[in-house]
Amino acid sequence: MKSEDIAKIAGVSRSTVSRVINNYSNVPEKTREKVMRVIKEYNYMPNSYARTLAGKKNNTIGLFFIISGDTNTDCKIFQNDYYTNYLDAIVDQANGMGYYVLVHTVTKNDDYDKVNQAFIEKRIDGGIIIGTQDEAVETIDLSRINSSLVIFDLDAEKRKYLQEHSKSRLCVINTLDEKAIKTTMQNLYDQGHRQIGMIKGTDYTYSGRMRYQAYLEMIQLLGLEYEEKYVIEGMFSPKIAYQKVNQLALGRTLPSAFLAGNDYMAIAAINALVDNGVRVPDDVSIIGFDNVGLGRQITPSLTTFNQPYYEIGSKAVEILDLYIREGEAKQSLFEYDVQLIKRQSTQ
Amino acid sequence: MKSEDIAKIAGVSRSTVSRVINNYSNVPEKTREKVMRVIKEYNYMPNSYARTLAGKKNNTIGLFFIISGDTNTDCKIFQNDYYTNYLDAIVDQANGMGYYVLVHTVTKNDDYDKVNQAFIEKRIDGGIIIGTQDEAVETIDLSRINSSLVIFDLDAEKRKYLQEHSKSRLCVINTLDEKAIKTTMQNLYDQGHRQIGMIKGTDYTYSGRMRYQAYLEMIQLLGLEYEEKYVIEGMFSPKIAYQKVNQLALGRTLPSAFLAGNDYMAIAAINALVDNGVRVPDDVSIIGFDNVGLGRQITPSLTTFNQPYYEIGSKAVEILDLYIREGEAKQSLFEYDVQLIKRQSTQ
DNA sequence: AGATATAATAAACGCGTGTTTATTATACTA
DNA sequence: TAGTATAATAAACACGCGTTTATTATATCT
Repeated sequence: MKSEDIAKIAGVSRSTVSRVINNYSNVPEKTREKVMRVIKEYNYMPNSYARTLAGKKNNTIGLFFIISGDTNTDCKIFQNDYYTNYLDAIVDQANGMGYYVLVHTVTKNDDYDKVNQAFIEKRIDGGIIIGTQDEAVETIDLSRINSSLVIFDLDAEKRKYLQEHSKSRLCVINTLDEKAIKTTMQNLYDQGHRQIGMIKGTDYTYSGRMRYQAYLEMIQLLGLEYEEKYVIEGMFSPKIAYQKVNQLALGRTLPSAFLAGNDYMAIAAINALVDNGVRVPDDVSIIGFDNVGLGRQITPSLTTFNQPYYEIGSKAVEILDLYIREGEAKQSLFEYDVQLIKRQSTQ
Repeated sequence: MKSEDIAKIAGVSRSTVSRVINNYSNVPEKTREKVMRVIKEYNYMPNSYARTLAGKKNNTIGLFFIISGDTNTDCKIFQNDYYTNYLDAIVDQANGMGYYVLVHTVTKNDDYDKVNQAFIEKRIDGGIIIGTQDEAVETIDLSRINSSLVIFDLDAEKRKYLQEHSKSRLCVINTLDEKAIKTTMQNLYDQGHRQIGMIKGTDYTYSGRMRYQAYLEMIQLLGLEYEEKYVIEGMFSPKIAYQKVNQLALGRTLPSAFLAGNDYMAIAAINALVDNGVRVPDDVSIIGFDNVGLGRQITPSLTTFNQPYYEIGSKAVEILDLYIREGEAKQSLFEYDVQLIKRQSTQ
């Protein structure tokens, strides 16, 4: 069933049908009703492909999850609440606004080309990139893409670079982790903590860098001594975090508190400590990041920072929608506060 | 950049470019190389929309998650491991085979039309339906769709109906829950359990019905008495399950074991029991279904049935791929065993 | 070398729709 | 009522590609 059939049945020309569908003004109410009735009766839907080819948007956005090879060897990306929280929010909002959502995972270096491909071959109206890594910015060839893009977690330098070197409408959404970490470390200090360690994420994500940077700065600001052995390269990998914290715990020299780059590493750390007879939080306090569901369920439950997932996710879609419909970027940077959720892993 | 540009640069006609791209035989190696070089140099990709309009497949499959209104009031579908396990497997496999994945959630009754829409408007090559509810089969208008479809969890009657009334190539994948439940109840019986309760899922999903049916049959077969108060209508909702188990626990009359329609209800039941001072598994054993990640982390950890998620998920994509490429259905029903994972919530 | 078979390529059409331009029907003015 | 302005609709072209058919260049045979 195509528009020509509808036209024939309704006794009008194809272009009249098209004008009805696209809500043109110059078609009298009577004709419009007649055509609509036939469309309804035959359940006609315009072919999205012909439509797009003829210059219309295709109401499809791409959702790209970038995953560091370190954190994930078994392709179980969506077992990570960080990603699924955003997935929930974005799919919900996008579907609600009439967008199709094309989900892609980027696990290998080769996969980056899939992002380009989706834009060029699939002509998606816009894209959202989650879990941004530095190499992504270099590998995804934005110069070829003329579209709309929302990128999570990108530092100022890269953001500027992209905005200058890309034809796309570009928006970055960041969380203000730095502020949160600094406040929290001040609190820890006030409570008497003098040896605060950090279980780091990777250096090639803005989140990883920023969270560590904030930690470093605060160590200095508080006049604490930087202890290399208390800075653990967890690489966002719970497995690695467990091993290294376990190793440290065997040596019996531990800080009185650990900040972690994300919750899964924090949970691994708790496990490693408990397995070594260290009490949490009595001996060591642990603070995670991201507020994954598991942190609420374990014992002791995990103190962590919550991101406003739904707010950010739906905002991303709204921005994209604006870019797509209006064609112009109003604001290119949004920042959201994260919120400390106090639970049992800290006193 | 379109194929005409490539043709001009390479000094050939557009149809020659097309033949190179689509691997036609009647083009000499020299010409092919020349054209390929230009394509590579300019990073040309054919417009998928024009391609599809001209009759080609579009390498896109739809992934539809149907969620009962009862289980999920806050649209956090992807916090449920059952869904994300399949999501992981399917996205991984599909991307690996060169398919785009269109993710849709069906939470309201209205949403069913999105499934039709994706097939008709978006011309997706095939679809996978997860979390099938009875009404889905009636609401999704398969008679209008001529495509390829893999449906999870559908009873024989509905399967036959669909296969007879649909032009689509259709495949159903089921798990053999019945067998697993019966074996397990036999084991419980052998261990001395005489009062076995069930926390039911909804009646309008095959999984829900089948699991309950198996329970009923086994109660009879073992010569046990059917106790209505031990059959709890949990509706796949942890919240409801908690409330009802809590209520029952207050009355101090409990079975010695509970089967649950899924893990989240089982976990809720454990919480309700523990909150009432009932010991798990000493006083009451609990067995869940689906092997979600959380069940491994809680105390006591949850005995449950694991589904071969990755195997099933990738199988679904492979079947779809076969349907799409070959156009013919070889086998229309696949069944997979589920496996009991014994943990602490049973003795 | 001329005729014919065949390999290589180009031109033409169709896919279903949006949109621009051309045509026809209606209303209005003088 | 003839003439013009305007509202309503139809015809034509474009979108970028696959494919079928027509054309040209090359090779083979007698």
